[in-house]
Amino acid sequence: MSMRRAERLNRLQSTLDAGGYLRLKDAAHLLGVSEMTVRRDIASCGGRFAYLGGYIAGGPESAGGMGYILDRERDAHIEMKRAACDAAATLLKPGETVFIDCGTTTTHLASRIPAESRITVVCYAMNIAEIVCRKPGVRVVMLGGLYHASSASFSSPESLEMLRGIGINTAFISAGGVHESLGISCSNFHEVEIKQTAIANAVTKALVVDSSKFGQVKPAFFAKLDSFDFLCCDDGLESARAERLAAAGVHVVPA
Amino acid sequence: MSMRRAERLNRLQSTLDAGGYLRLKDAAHLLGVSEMTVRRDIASCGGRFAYLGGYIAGGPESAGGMGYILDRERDAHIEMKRAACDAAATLLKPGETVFIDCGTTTTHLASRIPAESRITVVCYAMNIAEIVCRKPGVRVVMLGGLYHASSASFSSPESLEMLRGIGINTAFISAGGVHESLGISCSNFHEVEIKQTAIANAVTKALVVDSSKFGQVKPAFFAKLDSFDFLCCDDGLESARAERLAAAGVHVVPA
DNA sequence: GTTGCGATGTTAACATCCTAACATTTTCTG
DNA sequence: CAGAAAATGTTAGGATGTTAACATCGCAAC
Repeated sequence: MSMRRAERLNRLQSTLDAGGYLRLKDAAHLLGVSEMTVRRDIASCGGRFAYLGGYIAGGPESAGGMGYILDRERDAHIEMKRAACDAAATLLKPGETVFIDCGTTTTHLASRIPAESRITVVCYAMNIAEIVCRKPGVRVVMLGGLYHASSASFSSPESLEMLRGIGINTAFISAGGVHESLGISCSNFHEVEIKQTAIANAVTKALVVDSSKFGQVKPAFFAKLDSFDFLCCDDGLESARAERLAAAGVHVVPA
Repeated sequence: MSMRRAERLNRLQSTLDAGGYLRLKDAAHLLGVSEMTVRRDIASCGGRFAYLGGYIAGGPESAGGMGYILDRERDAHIEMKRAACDAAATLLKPGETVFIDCGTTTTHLASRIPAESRITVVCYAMNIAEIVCRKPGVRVVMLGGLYHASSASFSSPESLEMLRGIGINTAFISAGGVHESLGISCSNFHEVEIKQTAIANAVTKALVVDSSKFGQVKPAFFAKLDSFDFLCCDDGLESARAERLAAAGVHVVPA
């Protein structure tokens, strides 16, 4: 690839990274070349840019770099996740402070938060922050630290310290596996302390998972089922299981 | 607007918030309606979605919610900012740890970081994090806290504490105003402590500003010019000014 | 029921985009 | 400087997206 092409691609990238989209002809004008050359540039580095009908957008790996995982999972259980978050959204109340866990499920809950609800959101994942930071009437507290691409989340001792100082009305916790006797688990060990602290600091604790997670086990256990007040789930939950949950004091929120 | 339309828009939004784009026909299939209805849905809530040639993308207000400011500024000094960051990028070295300040200038520097450079980036702004978190070979440390939409950045006492524990090879600091006698200033008071701590913890201190910032003053002063080792700027700097800077011990990096 | 209205689907004309082939310019090399 | 190769520009035709007008459906009020 020639120097000029590489330079053009760099300029394109830094323009697009700043956010938004670019008309093909605007890009051509910006770079001082013809539209055809821009097309060829983009084609030459396949995947670095998303090319949609006359527009150029940033790479397809948006949402904090876990694009691949996200795409795979999207096709899988997206409708169930959305249903689970529909249930969870009924627990949102204006003016309250909520903790939103990381993962691909809770993004649906984040987008359900009304823009003008004066809700305070505490989070520690890029994909959640990207959604809630755009809402003008939502106050956001981000727990920072070292980035973990596997879940697009951050962790650090100082963040835990910060979280301990925050009063939470409702903690919305996600999980990779829910096992009735073994407990609730996730894939990443660094999430354990954060989830546990959020649960400890919250008045109301809500588990947000789709029904495919039941019976599953992931490497990092972080809580038992009876730690939660509510289970927000799609309607795929077996009735026998729902009854055992109710007996354990976990209220199943209808989707 | 009907209930069904509102519901469709919600489903669209939560699908798109998760990241990426949607083909119009995929969206139509997902929602179980015709393409034309999807078009009408999107048109009915103008601005909530970006509609580009056959694809649907999330709202135009990307980049941490400061879309408006960003767009205004983009037209203004984007080429100068890019040039300033070209200069700054020459100071990047593989394996090192860098601090990247918030603002619309430093995004260009962030996108210049090679994906496989094994660089560690310390940042505290959404628009910077969105860029660097996508690069697999870049380690990211995010300083969290309360979100400030004006600069898409976070601040908190705990983050300052975290920053104090991080050794920085090069701190890339941006500014809203650079005045030779009064000093260097920015628009947001919460940034002051972070910038000062980053400067204090860095071996090399680089000021990254375009030449339009010279002579300007913003409400929050945070440093003097001679605190910096390098000035990364576009080539619009008057030679008399450059000479005075050199005399003060600030090396002007050629763009 | 049926009448009316809004929502949705369908079609066709139109505009735009995309691709490939070829023409031109630039760059590199001997 | 000549020649070749790469890069870029131009054009044209097919593919795709867009819009407007009209047809149909579903629901609610009378």
